Amino acid sequence: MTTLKDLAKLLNVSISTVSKALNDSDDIGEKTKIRVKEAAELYNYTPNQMALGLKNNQTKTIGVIIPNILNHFFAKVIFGIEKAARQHSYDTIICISHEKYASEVNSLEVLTNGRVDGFIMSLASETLAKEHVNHIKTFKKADQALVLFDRVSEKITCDKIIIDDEQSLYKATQHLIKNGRQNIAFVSQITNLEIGKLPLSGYRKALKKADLPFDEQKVLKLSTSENAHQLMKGFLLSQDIDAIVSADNTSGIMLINTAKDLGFEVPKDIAVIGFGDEETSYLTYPQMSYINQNPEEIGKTATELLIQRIENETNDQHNFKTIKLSTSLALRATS
Amino acid sequence: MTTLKDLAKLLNVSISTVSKALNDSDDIGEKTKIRVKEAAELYNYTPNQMALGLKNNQTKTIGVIIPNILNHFFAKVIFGIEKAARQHSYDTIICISHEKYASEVNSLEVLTNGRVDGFIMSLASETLAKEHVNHIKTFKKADQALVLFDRVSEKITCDKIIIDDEQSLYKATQHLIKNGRQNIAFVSQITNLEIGKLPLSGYRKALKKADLPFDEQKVLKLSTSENAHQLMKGFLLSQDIDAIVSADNTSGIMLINTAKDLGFEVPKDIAVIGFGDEETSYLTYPQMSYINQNPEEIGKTATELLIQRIENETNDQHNFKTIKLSTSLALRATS
DNA sequence: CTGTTAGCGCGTTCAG
DNA sequence: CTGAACGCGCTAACAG
Repeated sequence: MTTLKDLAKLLNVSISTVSKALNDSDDIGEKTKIRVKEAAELYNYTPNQMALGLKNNQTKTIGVIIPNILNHFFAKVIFGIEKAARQHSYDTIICISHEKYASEVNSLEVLTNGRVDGFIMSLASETLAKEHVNHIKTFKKADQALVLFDRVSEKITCDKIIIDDEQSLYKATQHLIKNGRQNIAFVSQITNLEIGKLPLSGYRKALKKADLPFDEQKVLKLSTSENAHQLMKGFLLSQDIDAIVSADNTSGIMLINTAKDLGFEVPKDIAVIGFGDEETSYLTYPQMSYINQNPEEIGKTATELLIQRIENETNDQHNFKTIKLSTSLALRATS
Repeated sequence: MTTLKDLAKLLNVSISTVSKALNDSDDIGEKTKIRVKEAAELYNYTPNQMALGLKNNQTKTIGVIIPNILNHFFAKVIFGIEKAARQHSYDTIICISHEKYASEVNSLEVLTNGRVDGFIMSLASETLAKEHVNHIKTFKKADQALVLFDRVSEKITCDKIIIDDEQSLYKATQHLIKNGRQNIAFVSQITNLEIGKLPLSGYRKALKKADLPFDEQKVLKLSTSENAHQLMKGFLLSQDIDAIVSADNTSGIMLINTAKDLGFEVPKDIAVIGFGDEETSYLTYPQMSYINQNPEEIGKTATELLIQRIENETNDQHNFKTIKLSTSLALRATS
């Protein structure tokens, strides 16, 4: 690794001359600048980020910790974060907790204290389930900037971006009702109980609003993909269902496929609205209607909130915002 | 941010005493250690990673740059990398190039020189297409450890992990032939020409081996999901096809769905083998047979190669390895 | 126009 | 047992 010192020795000038030359300081003569820059080029000099960070006490970098990279939603949030960060000349570094508490703590330690100026994170399901949030609290006490999104905890005081999951399912269910569906089922593949509450509530509220009965039998909760197809088949056959809202990324797709295999026509016999984005909606035929959580906007909002917090240094506890973003319903061919 | 200095002032001892106490040096008395540790706990002291890295000239961190986070394959490679890295007490930091050359260069700069000890990367398709590899070369000249996987370039001299895509499709095609299929189609959604060559070659070789004719009409190349369903329908109806091998992550799924919608039975009328993993194979019904690229093993192999390179410092150019990993065929219900 | 010095936070000598 | 001094690579204030 080439350092300023190396170049200085090489050119028989002082370290600061090299530094200034590379930074185009007025102090340095044109010829010297050129000489230095050529040497830097030749020896592939790049400033050491560690030293820069240490010096400036800032890194212009945002750390992101997400629980699961296989989930399209998080992947797209990251896309939004990177885009917004770049616009403010921040870089982005990502760590993954794999839904594990220990991993989350580790990632936090890896990035804390020097490597990034602030964090955007979504909590691991294990963290949420066990309500282990001390690592975050400690971290907050150290005056680090933090924005939580989606998987948030009430126990943590900070800026938060949340998604209006209740309204999402309310709107989706309502849409199906307006189209004349009377027997709407709710399907969800949810590992964490807490996370699943709001969507179900939205579904129930929509039914209630339309004076339709809520039937426990029409709610299917799946824990794994393993035997999901079989459970779905049994579910579809045993019930009198003309529409389904699905509250996760995959079950909508699986439902459409199993329903069609059983001879149902989609959407004629059974309408389906799932979760996802344009890309995943192409995985079914006909193309699936979906609730779009607008992940890119979530990323963008979180990033801008964080950068504001970083640069204003106004860590007044009373000023923390919680922004609730709404979703949109993308109607395709299955509803 | 609490520093050693802060604690030292607070406790009226010297900085080095605090440092030693926290590191359990024999130099320090038991009572002092306790006093220091309590204060550190109280003030949420954590060592500054920047300063540590600067001091030790190592970070025990691996940088990963991948082109596309939406791709399950890359997501799983990361999983393999993190697991292997952790076993060697390395941390992992990820950057995403979004298939863009400029982004890749930037990510490289973000992580280079201080933030990580070495890199694992897969090139962006733009980088590959334009054959812009100077950024990597410069980077290599600075004696940085680097392992490329999957999307590699011949123009770069370093350790590489590649996947035997040719053999994958050879084996898949051969399997279909053994099961009595005579009219096997090849479908692929490929953006980059270079990347798509080997799978097609494997398919052709398997046909040749079995004395089956290669028919250009039975090869479908898709560029976008947009009108893919329609193209697939036309393709399936106009040809006399009894099996399909698909060389990307999504087209296998889409094919099964459109084929079934057209009234074909899968696998009776048309057998399908796609790319993917157990999880994505559940997205179709019946569950899709797939070629598993063993992404976790790729991650593991890359990581171990990199760590070896980092710790041995043996950067002799002649010693660079290229490891070709084979894939496995996971037979489910569609073939 | 160029060089010297100090300090960012840390751990490690080496003196005391 | 404790502390002062040094250096990692860098920039900025200050001399010359």
